[in-house]
Amino acid sequence: MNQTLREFERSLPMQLLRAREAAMARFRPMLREHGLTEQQWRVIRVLAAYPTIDASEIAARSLLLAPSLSRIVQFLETEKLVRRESDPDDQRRSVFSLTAKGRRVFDTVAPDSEVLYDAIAEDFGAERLATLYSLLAEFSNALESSP
Amino acid sequence: MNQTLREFERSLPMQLLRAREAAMARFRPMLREHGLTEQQWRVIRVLAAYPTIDASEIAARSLLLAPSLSRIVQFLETEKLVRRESDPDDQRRSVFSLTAKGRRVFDTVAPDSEVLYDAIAEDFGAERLATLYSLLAEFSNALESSP
DNA sequence: TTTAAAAGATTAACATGTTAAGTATACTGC
DNA sequence: GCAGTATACTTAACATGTTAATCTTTTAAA
Repeated sequence: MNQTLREFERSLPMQLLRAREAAMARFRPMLREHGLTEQQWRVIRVLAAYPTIDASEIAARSLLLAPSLSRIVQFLETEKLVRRESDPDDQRRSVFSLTAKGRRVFDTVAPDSEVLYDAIAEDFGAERLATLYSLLAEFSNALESSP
Repeated sequence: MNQTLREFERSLPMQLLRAREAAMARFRPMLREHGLTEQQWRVIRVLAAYPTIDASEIAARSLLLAPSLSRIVQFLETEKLVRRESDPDDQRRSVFSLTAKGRRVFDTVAPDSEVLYDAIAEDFGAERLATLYSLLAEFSNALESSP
């Protein structure tokens, strides 16, 4: 193994990917049992936090690009988990909200999610987890503010 | 905004995603100018570090699942950046290597990649970057060792 | 040594990621 | 009040992510 690869495997984007994969590997099987993808669950979590919210806001908060979000909300509408209404003040926008069924899904999945998150905190240490979280936030802020 | 969402936006998987996106947003335009996707470039970087390497090793080192890797190497073969040979000791395996053209692509793109990586180190601080890198590695190790 | 199980890779099917293009509505300046 | 531009999606096209199924080759076991 030469220096080139050592550099590569030490690259931060690769470590970020590896860390995220290590975490998500625990969540995906649980979500799958509930019939949800990771991204669908991200959208549901955002919707659960707002009475109504428009597509741009959902996209920003769930870290999804507009085209992906567009497909996902269409799917969630067909599953009757999400309701779409047009914004009377701006005909370009739709505003979305969870249906009662969508709320029940959230209430069902959220506790399972909490359990897994707590297990991660235990395996890695709650304090180090908080440190890592802070460093990541600072990293994102630093890079986003100097494009 | 209620407590639910605050919890969500503070979740580590979301911060990992945000951080990775902040980093990759700088690399993707450069790679696109070279006609490469992020994943194709990951494969080329791994191949550049080995005279020959089999598919499982490439997948593990580039953090790609086997089906994705399978498609990517097929594409790289049609572009004549990668050469495939069968492993005489195990007919199930193929071993791969960069062609001269593939090596030239690597030699062309690698310096551009270095420049962007150095800029990130400057924007965030080389020391904090090293700290973040170490924490991420420990995090991944902790989670991967206790499934 | 024949057969069952395991391993390596590929294919299939569908969801998402990414960029570009398209559509409708809103805004802005003149 | 109207042409021009910007905004908020949506669609299109292709690459990748994810799980399951398949196919071939090896390995293990009887």
